[in-house]
Amino acid sequence: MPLQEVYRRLFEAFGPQHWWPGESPIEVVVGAILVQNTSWTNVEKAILKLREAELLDPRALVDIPLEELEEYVRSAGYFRIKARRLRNLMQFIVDRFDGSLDAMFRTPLAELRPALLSVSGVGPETADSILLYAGQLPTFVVDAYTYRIFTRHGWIEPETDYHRLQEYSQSQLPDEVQLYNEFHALLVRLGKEFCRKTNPRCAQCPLRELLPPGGPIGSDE
DNA sequence: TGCCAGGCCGGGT
DNA sequence: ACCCGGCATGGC
Repeated sequence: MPLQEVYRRLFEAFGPQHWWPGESPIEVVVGAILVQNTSWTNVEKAILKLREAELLDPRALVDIPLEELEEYVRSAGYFRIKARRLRNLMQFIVDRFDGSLDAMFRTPLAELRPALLSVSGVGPETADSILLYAGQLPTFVVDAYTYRIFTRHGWIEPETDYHRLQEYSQSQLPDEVQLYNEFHALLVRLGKEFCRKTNPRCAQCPLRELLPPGGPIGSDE
């Protein structure tokens, strides 16, 4: 299935999504950690608390005690783990880039991506979200919705891993930040409304004409 | 009420 | 190289 066509249909159905939801680069970076396997509504509350406490800064986040950071991010779930992951990433930014996100994002993508992945708590989706939505660097973000939508339509094999899926997508799309930004946001929008894990609503999905003859494939991970 | 949400790590085979 | 349990809050 040509993904350009998929993109065109999604954009026509939903319009621009304005991702990442109206936030500064540091908030995107923090949000990328906090949203791991968690709904965004839970993350918003945590970011709000950090903002009120003026903690949305790499050095500030490195300086406060871990137990205190845990309380700020509690609403995002997995709060002990996420406090540590957040700390790890902020420490990385302070150590390697003197706490400057601008400096970090001046690093070439091919060099920065592996560096981010070396931080404990930063996996491929988190790294790509940071690179694309905070750094405006061209990388296609894969997530659970991307995987579910692509497999249910039969566009990829169920055993396709993150990087294969990313390569598959990038190989048939122009290498543009704006496109990758909008496409991922649209896939999440589609996923939330029509392609939930349980209770999918394929009959009303804007991509229903693209489903294989027998209906969606697999229906589970 | 139980199940799910924009993953990732570490330990066990 | 896989496979799997653990991690936790808030919403429907």
